[in-house]
Amino acid sequence: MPQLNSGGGDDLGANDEMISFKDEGEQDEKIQENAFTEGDLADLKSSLVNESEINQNSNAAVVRRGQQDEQRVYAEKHREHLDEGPKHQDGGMYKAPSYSGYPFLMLPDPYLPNGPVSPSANKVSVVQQPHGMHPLTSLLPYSNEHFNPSPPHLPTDMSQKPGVHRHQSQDLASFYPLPPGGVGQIPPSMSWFSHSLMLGPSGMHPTGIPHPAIVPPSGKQEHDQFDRNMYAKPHSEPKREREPKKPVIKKPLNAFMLYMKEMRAKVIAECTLKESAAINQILGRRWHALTREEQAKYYELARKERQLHMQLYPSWSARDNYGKRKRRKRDKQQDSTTDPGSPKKCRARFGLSQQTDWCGPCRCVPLLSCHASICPSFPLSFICCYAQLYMLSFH
DNA sequence: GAGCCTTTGAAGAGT
DNA sequence: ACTCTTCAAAGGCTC
Repeated sequence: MPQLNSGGGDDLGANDEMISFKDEGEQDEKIQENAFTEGDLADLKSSLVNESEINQNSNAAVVRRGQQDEQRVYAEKHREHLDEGPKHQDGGMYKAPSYSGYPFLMLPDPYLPNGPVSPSANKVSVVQQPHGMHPLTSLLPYSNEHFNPSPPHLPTDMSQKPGVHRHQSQDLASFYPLPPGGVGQIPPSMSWFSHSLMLGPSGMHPTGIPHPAIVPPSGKQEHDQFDRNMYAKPHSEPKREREPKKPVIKKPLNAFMLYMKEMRAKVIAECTLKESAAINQILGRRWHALTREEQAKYYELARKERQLHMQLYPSWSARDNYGKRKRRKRDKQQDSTTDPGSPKKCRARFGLSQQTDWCGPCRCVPLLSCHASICPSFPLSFICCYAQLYMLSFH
């Protein structure tokens, strides 16, 4: 965890965020990751695509081997770049995130020493209004269209559209007045952050805009419908008169989720990938490639999210959403013959200390003894559960 | 149409 | 105290 200034005794920051920065090996990995160029991204993309093709016709073991291969390619790329020296382009991908699509970060941030995190922090861009959404919806921080920074070359980027301007903080305050008694005491330091999230008692903001963390019970599609209904033509009224279901309050996003939300569009644009699983793999690696300072911004943002969430829904618990999904996966995982196990299980299985550090790719191999994706002794690394699986499958 | 995949992190539950 | 499980987002894909 980046040594965040927990400032003023705020104990909401999670201590285990430290894990991300615990070992020097990871720092090395960061350095390597920073050398990950756009060309490599293409390679990774290619390997990921191949992997997904493999997935269609293969069992889990083959898939895992594919992953190992992909990781090996990735590691080799790292080496190549280390040899080539610090060219590092990637179109500035690893520069500090611009947050250009995250409205409340466009405001001066009292928590961050650098103030507005984006050079264009006060250049308020304009947003596309998909699905006939109300323009005010663009001010909601959770709206993807606004969170995700559309790369300038993308035709969907409406930020160049002349004549329309997003309101800044003061205006936000007027758009999202604090409902009397609806929210607990929000510290002044959070007020800049909170305007767009203020809600009425029904989970709806007084403006009629739903809080992004609140969705109708049945999920995404219905959420879309929810949005559409919000600004639908009058003839759709009868359908809306159905008895309103209790809205679901979603979990606040963690640091990585916030990072993903911001960077997803960028990765999609660069890679022409659409599959979220592959994109998330890339984003996971980029996340590790971020510097402490870069990650700290997201940890801080997530901390504020949690804090605000707690203020808004003091009685909410993560448990409230347990069991909302049916877990086919859970049944699968009960098959221990194919489950390589979590790193924690591996530690226990091999009698390793809890302080043992693990490589990113397979999450099973102690960094000091073997790096599964690059270790020349692989697949002789019996300590790696995935390697074990590999051995069991092919030997 | 529900669930899976895939990632990291937070938090509740279980041991 | 420690480990395990679930859920947050995303969209193509599978069943």
